[in-house]
Formats: sequence, structure tokens, C-alpha cells
Amino acid sequence: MKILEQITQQFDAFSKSEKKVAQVILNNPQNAIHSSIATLANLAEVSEPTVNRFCRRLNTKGFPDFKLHLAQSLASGTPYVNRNVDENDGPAEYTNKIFESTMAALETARQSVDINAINRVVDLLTQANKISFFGLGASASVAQDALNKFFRFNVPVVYFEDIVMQRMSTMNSTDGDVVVLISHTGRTKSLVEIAQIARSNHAVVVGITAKDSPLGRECSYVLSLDVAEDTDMYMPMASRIAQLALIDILATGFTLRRGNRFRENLKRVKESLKDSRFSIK
Amino acid sequence: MKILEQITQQFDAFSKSEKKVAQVILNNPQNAIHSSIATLANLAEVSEPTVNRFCRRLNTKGFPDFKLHLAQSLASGTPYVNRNVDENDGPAEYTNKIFESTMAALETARQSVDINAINRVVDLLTQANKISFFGLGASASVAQDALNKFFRFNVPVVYFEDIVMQRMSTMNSTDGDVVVLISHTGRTKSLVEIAQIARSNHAVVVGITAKDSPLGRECSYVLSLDVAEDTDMYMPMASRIAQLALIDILATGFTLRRGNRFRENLKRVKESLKDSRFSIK
DNA sequence: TCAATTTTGTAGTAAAATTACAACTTTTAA
DNA sequence: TTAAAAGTTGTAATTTTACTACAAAATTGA
Repeated sequence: MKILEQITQQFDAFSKSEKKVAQVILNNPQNAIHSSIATLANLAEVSEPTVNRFCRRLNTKGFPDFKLHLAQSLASGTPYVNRNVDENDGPAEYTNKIFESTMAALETARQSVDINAINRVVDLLTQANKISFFGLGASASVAQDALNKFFRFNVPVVYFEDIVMQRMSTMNSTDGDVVVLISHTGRTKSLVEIAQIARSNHAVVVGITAKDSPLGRECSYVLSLDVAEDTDMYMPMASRIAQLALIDILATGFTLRRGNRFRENLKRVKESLKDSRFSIK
Repeated sequence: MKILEQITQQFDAFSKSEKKVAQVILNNPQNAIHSSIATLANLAEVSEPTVNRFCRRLNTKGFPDFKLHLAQSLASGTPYVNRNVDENDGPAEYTNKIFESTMAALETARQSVDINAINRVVDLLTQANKISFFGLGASASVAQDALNKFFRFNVPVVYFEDIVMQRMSTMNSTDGDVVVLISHTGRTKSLVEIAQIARSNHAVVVGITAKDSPLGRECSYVLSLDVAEDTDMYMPMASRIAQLALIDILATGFTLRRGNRFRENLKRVKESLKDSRFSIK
């Protein structure tokens, strides 16, 4: 079992040609299991018996048996581990690590999320007169994504990149309005100010942020996501993907609350995009 | 996927001999994957072509392909299943379903992604004079996110929401420039035009899109992600999260290629944000 | 009951994997 | 440094495995 790891582990012990084979398989295992020995030998630029010998070296009966093991290895549910990227990693390593750590982040987010809070926020959103989404830096794109989703619901929804516009917009908010503020750390000064302005105007402030943070403390409701970032990369990665998943959840809750007839409307919005697209032949 | 369940489900629809084959496989699937078509036919007391036809009936390419599917099906529990949201789902259900289907989407994306292509694109990006990221609709926020990441690298990077600005910017592109176009379906007309303009200016066009699509065909390099969307929701969800993970991967590859000294630079960018934030007490 | 359809098997063919062996490399010890 | 030994790799032939075409048998329905 775990033939892929076995290949990585034994890699140095392989001969020159066997390394070529290993590389091809590691690069695209999904492709490998659907190839014949001939095509794989071609890809690796070695002869067919070399591929066969490679398979035997990994304690399999031969090439077809090896493919079976590989297929199982690919399907088996590895619990995702948050493995940080290392500076010596090649493309195969960092690609897999990022996918895995992203999945791991989503899993922790799922476990940490407060479903009651989600339910209450969905409630508020369905009843809102106007919804605003604000975020800065990496969270700006999350806010923009939220705009894109909620815009389809035919609800008054607002998003600005510009902090001055954000302030002006918030100044005009009233009760019945919901302001959603997105920040991983919850320490972005200008968003905290927005929260204060919104609250003084009796708007509901929802934070997608850390619970115990300056921003979190200013919010009426906080949806927190305990997501660990790979701090070596100095970039927000997993956090904003978890935020997006949360946006998806809010949007889904919203449509479900609005009922079936409402989803017909969504379908229409989607169909209206047809003209801007090439049809499938 | 889940070929064993499929066999059980369709059992009644099978013919007499096919039922014999199904029975033998269900009785001892572990044995089945290690048998040749001849031995399996013997066990089921049918002819070899019958076994072959049985495999085809289950949407596989033939006997070896069937064994592959069976092997994957047998490999202990696929962790996350893409369970679509149901209109009777409560908050707990839809929250978990969205997290799970997002993780499932990332897993399929991970398996489908072409690492060699990633490596080549990272190469191109590190050598580019100017990098542009364009997307529309749901992919616009992905493009914006890419801007946010690559901006930190102190590389000339461009992003516009406005299609007119996108065109104007692309008109001025030259060789040495890389244009990254993001679209799930690959059928957005205006992006296809951008791709054509870019190519006629000898810029490299990278598509984060479906391989076999109008946009995909116009690109110099395509990074495709086989991600299944819950079409009942009429919203892009999993697809853009996979796209974001891919952006993370490209950004990571970029920093690794640039080496250690370069990452010091990233650290400085991050530290420069301090003033806009509340400090941790 | 007999024609039409479906199912199944036989025999031949094609493809894929494996084996045997020879040529080429690399290592090692004189 | 060199020549034998050990190890690695590829070519060609062989064997195994899977697939196709077609014909026979069984089933269905009028």
C-alpha cells in the first residue's frame, strides 16, 4: 500500500532509467494508470522492460499489478496533513503540498465553524434591505466574490475596493442593512472603523474574521475560521479559501431560505450569460 | 466512481450471464482485480467476451480499465464525496456538504492537474516582463487574487475588471509578456478575443480553463482543472476555489524559483502592512 | 410457430506484457 | 590503467491477455 510514497522514498536507490520512470509516474500518476507499458516507456524515454523491472522492484507482480496498486494508492483516503512547502521542493511536491494543506485547512475550518452563527447570519441576510461586503488586500477578492454571488439574488448588494468609498457607503447605512467585513487577522484598522461607523448607524455588522480580534469585538456577529497559514510563504492562502467556502455556505443558505421559486430566478440569471459565451458544439 | 455500488444497483438490469459475472465479482472483488479476463470468465462459467461486455456496460473502456475502477472502489473509503445540497437541508447539512464537496473538488483537481504544465508556466512567469491576469464574473475575483499575490513579488503585474481596459492593455503587450486568462467554461467570448490579440502580439497566453474549449484552444499553455460543479446551485463554487489553489501553486512555484533571498523581500512587504493594522497585545 | 431481437459463445486477431539474451556502463581490484 | 565482474539497459522473440467479427443459440412478441 501507499505505493506513491514508496516511490518517493526509494527514489535515490533507483537506477538512472528507473528514476526517469519514477519521475513520469510521480508527475502524473492519474495518467500513468491509464497508460500501457509502451506509452509509459515512451514518456520516460526508456524501454518497456525497464518499466517492467521498475514495477517488480516495488514488490508488484508486473506492470498491470503495479497499476492496480497505484490506482488504490490514489483512491485511498489519505487524511490531509498540513505539510509546509520546503524550499527544495520540486513542482510535484509543492503542488501536492498546497492542495493538501488547503484541504486540511478546509477540514479544520469545517470543524471550527459555528453553525448556529451561520444560521443567524443567513437569517439576517435574507431580511436585509442592503448588503455590503468589504475586505482589503487578500480579502478584497473574497468580498468581490461575495458580490458576484449575492448579485445574482437580485438583492441590493454593495462592494467597494476603495476605503473612502467603503466609508461613504457605510455612513449612509441604516438599520435593516447588513455590513459583512472580511479580514483574516481582524486587525485591519480601516475595517474596524467601518464596523464602528456601521454600528453607530444601527446596521448589523457581520465579521468573517478572528473572534478575539479588534474587528471581531466590534461586530454584532462573528463567523470565525480557525485556519493555520503557512507563515513561511508570507502570503494568505488557505485562509481566504476557507473564507470563500464560507461565502458559498452563506449564499447557499440564502437560496435555500428563499425557496424553490427563487432558484428558478438564479437559473434565469445563469442563462442570461449565454450570449456572452460560445455555445457547446 | 463507486463501481461496486453501481453493480449492485444495476444488477436487475443485467442479462443472465452478466448476472453470473456480477455475482462472482461481488462475492470476491479482491480476487477479481487480480484475475485475468480468462480466469474470471471461467469462474463465472461464461465466455470472455461476456465479461468484456459486462465491463463496457459499466462505462469502462474494457476489462483492464474495469479492474482499475474496481481497485479504486475497493481502496478504503474515499474520504470526501461530492454530495449535492438538497433543498430540505438544514444549516448543519448544507454547511458540511459544501465543505466536503469543496474538498472533494480539490482532490479531483489535484489528481487531474498536469504538473509538467505547471512547471513550464512557472518558468514563463519568472521570466516574464509583464504579467496580466484577466477573468470575468466569478473568475474576476480569482484574477484579482492573483494580482494581490504577484504584486508582492515586485513584478510588473496587471489586472483589470473592465473588458475595454483588458483589451487596451493586451493591445500593448509584446513578446516577453505573459497573459493569464481565467475562465471555468472557457467559453467567454471576450476572453477568447483577448487571447487572440495577445497571441498576435507574440505574448504568451496561459489559460486556467477547460482544455478542450474555445479559450483553451487559443492558449499557448492550458492549466485545466477537472472540477465538477453542483449544477443545481447555478453558481460557480468549487471551480473557482480550485482556480485559487492553482494561483497559490503558481505563486509558490514563483517564489521557490526566485530563491531564498527573494523571500526576504516578501517578508518586508508583509511587514510594511503593520502600520495599517492593530498590533497583537 | 416463426420472424425479429437480444444474448452468448467460438475462433481469429490485435495488443500488451514478459522473457531471454546481448550490448553497453560502471565499478573494482590488480 | 586496465581488464574482469557486476550491474544496467535495450532489442527481439515469445507468451499472455484482451478484443473483434461473426455465427449460433436463446428469448421475445405477434
